[in-house]
Amino acid sequence: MQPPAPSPLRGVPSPLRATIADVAREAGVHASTVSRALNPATRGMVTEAVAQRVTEVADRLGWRPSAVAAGLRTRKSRTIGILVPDLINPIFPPILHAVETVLATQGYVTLVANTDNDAARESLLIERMATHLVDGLILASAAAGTDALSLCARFGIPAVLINRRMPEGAGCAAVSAVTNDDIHGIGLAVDHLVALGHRRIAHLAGPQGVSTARDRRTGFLDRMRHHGLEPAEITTAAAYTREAGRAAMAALLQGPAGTGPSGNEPGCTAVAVANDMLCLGVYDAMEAAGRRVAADISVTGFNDMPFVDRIHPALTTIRIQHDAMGRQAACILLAEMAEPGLARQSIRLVPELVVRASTAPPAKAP
Amino acid sequence: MQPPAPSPLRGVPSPLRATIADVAREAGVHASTVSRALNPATRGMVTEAVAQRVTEVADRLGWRPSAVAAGLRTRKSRTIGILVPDLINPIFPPILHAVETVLATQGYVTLVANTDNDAARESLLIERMATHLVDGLILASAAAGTDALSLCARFGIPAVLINRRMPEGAGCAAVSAVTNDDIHGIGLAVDHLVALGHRRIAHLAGPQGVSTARDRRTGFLDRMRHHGLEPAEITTAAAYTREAGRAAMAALLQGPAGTGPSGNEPGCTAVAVANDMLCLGVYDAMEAAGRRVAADISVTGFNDMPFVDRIHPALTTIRIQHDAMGRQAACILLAEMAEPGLARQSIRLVPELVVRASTAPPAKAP
DNA sequence: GCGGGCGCTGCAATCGATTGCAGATTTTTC
DNA sequence: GAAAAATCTGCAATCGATTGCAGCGCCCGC
Repeated sequence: MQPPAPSPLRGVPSPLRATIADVAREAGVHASTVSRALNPATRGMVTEAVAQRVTEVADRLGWRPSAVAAGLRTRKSRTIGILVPDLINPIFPPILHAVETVLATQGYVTLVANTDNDAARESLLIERMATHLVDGLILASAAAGTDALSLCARFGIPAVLINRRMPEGAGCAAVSAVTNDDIHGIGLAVDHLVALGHRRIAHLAGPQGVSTARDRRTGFLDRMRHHGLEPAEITTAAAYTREAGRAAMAALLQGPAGTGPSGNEPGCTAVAVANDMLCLGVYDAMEAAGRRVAADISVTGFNDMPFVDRIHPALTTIRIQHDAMGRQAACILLAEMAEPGLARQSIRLVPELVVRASTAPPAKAP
Repeated sequence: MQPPAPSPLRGVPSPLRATIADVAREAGVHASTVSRALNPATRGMVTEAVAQRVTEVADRLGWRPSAVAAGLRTRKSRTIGILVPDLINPIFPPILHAVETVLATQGYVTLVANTDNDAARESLLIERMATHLVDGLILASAAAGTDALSLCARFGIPAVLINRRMPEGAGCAAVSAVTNDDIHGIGLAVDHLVALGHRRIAHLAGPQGVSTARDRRTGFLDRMRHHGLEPAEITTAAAYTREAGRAAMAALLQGPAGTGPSGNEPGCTAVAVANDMLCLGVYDAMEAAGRRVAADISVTGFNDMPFVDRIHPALTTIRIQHDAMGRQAACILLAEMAEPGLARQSIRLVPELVVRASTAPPAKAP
């Protein structure tokens, strides 16, 4: 006669969850056998009958693996970190969603954090994530002059950049990136404005620390030159935020003294803006100055973020492939984690022009 | 003579990072002493001189704590899980941001995941988070009939609901919640419409599985009754999405046969919508049907999500306290984690009406 | 009938930090 | 000056799972 088997939850107190040792005892095998039976990858190493029994007992006891314990031994946490500069910008959620979806199918969970465009905070977050032994990192936040990549290298964490790339030949370790062809994209906007008849076109650039802003600026200049036009003006917003857009546009509307035909008119009939978020501020500034979008000054955005089709007037912008961007980045990361030696790759997605109501032929000069 | 001290990184290979044992050896003390010296909470237990030396060596060797190893021993991961139904809905990022900010000051990192409004996915995510030993959970996703709370209870994970609450007396374990006063909020919308002169007011309700949708529906009915009015019509959207809003509004515009004055007119001059996201669809449907927002039918939203001030016409809506909501939830969670016996609390934040351009007096009957 | 081989299972070490307990040292107290 | 108390530090166990190695049994072939 044996004493009655311990109750499944063995006295509710501390070990709220059954461990592999509990299962082993109950099933009459060694813990290592339980481990092998319960891990799909090693299940083939034990007899099917044993595996069955172990599985059955594990279920009955409500056993759940401890990712922490396993991670300690294997040095893998099955966790991926994702850093975004600003979750409030609606282009990120769709990208995140795609990343998450791909990673979830492989059993990874994601640690998402906002850097708030703050390099120090970014470093801190990477440190914390390293502490948590993330298996990989997706960086949508890396700006120039950031330690992000060197930290990753130091901790040996594979990383993939998204919607950002490092300056060419910046001497930093090569890293894969998934970006848009921003140069081409802003070119589409310029072409569209020129086709409408605009000649005096300004550019409202983004913060020059990030590659998207630099590329769009460069692309703008290139394409203007291609059309044989001089840029009417270039202002730079301090950040990719609505408020920075408002401030920059307000400055642009006043115009450098004497540039405009009548002296204090803005020197342009259209402005190609570096990003949709900035456009919201542009609209704000124009409203405040009593200028009409499209009728007085045409505006183009960049990103086609959700909801800009419903702002008034609906924004003409450059659509990027949010979803593909997230998916690709996740896939590349998975590949590089599986095979660390893999050659780095840089994918550039092609954007397209979406014409809505914020652009129109220039108003006739009086 | 001693052999040369091992180089700081001791042969680059596997132990990319120094461990506490490395520091101990280098500093000539025991690992437990290192642990105490490096942990702010126990630093007082060792001599200041020793603590200094240990800290110095740890720095030199580039030691980083392993949250995984510590977590295994302490059963705390310093990680908090956050579940949202749909990150694409712009009300969530600000809430998340607030939560993250509060938790970050306490050294927690956040594991964010989308449930996509799918109960099965939600359960899976909670299981995975339990596996990762999250210390607490913030649920912005819990709908009725979900296992979320029982799972949390089973795993012993403290949880706080946000923007959702459980049906009263549903027999489920008590849990703290931070919500809006939705009943009051929708009442503000009704009051506003009535004050403008509307009498035939419809309600476009949200999916009745979630408490916000139920409360707003109830609040609408109550307030209408208060004014002595019959609800013109109530349609229910299948989800809090733009598309569901479009479909529901399209149905409402056709109206039940013969309800409208001319037989197929919508039976209302205004519609109080359960949520801003739905309003985007409402606008879409009205545009498709050739009806003007405000001029033909007034529309009110709920949430004051970012950017609805720029849609056309700018949406009159009910502003909720995104930021306070996130902060409060985080604080409550921290408190309950520190002291599990703490009484559960339910905080109800008060919303306010923001009048913009989507509401106007009813058009005069011809 | 015996050695080789193979398949399965158990043993024990390990991942890195934490912590109760005990021994060693110093300080306090009478 | 001795006993008691306080203060540090080291020892060793522990958290829960993984895994290299060894051993055991069984089957097969010669």
